[in-house]
Amino acid sequence: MVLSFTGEYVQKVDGKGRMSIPADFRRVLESGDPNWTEGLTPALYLLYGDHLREQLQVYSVVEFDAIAARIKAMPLGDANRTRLSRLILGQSIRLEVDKDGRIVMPIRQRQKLGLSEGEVYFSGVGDHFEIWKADTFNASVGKGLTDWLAEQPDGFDPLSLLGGG
Amino acid sequence: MVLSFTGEYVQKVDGKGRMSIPADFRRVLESGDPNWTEGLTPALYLLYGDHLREQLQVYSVVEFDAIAARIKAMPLGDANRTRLSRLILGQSIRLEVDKDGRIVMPIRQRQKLGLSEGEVYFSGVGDHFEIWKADTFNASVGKGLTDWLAEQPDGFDPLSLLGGG
DNA sequence: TTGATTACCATGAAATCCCATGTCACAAAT
DNA sequence: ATTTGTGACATGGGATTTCATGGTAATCAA
Repeated sequence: MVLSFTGEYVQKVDGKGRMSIPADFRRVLESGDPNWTEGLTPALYLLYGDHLREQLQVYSVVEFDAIAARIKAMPLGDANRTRLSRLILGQSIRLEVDKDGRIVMPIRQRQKLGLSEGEVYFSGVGDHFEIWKADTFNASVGKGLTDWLAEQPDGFDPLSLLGGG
Repeated sequence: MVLSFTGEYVQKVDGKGRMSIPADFRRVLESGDPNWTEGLTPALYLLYGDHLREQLQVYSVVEFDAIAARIKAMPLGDANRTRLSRLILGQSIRLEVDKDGRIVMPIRQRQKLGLSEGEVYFSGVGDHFEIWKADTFNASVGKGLTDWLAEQPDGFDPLSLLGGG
């Protein structure tokens, strides 16, 4: 069974771009890295494509490989395959979690988030998780969700939005 | 374990045509060179066939050999085999990364990119990577992608374009 | 010889490694 | 029930190494 990313966490980033990956997320990354065994540290893929505005996304190795395989399965020359290649393969990097449970986010990606030193917000989204600059998340997304909820009728259950069945 | 090329990098080219291969790409080239061992420098294949307009492509040794083998497996006299031979085998060169992590791109290939001195853009595409003159990439491909993204609905996720499963 | 190509140092910035500290949560012991 | 360990976790600091890049000397070829 494939574990999934759930929950939210706030961690610090230091001047070197180091940030601890929440322990729960590490467990998921470990389970999603075919090369991982007890005592080792897992790898992950950090996506920063232009379609991602103020966030970055992290996928486990198996999840990323699955996506890469599906891109590769598309017809060569297909415009969408090319776009996906550029956005997903061209704009992602493989990182190793270090033995202290941290990653070092390269400077380019830090800049994309407008991150220097401070706090980052991690949010689990099932097959991947998102990384935000904490300030940005609070100002845009957090606020938007709160406002939206306020507009819903009393006793509203978001699960009612589930499609299918 | 087969590493793959991901991510994008901008590097400088000097008047001699020297350019650093991004360290991450070097790791992939090393893992894809059967002759490589710690302390040595890997080889690579640079493709510049006429089918490539404003870019060049780089394959690791194993990947290139695999392609070459598939060409050789085609029937002799097959028109497509001949075409592929000319474009892939005929229009490619083997280069060695030097001990400073650079290659010297021959003048012919530099000219094909319209490159003198300046910046090159590297983009990982899984089993190979592309080399562009940075200006060219930004003006054509980068712009095209940005425009396309702007046309997509809010919250659009490119992964929705994935075919298959 | 002369222009071009290759090999060899030099340097600043960035990334990596190794070790140290404080804080919890949970378990064992008194 | 309170104390005492034990270990995982988050975070910080310093030393070391790698990277990207530029310059110069050596080598080669015509």
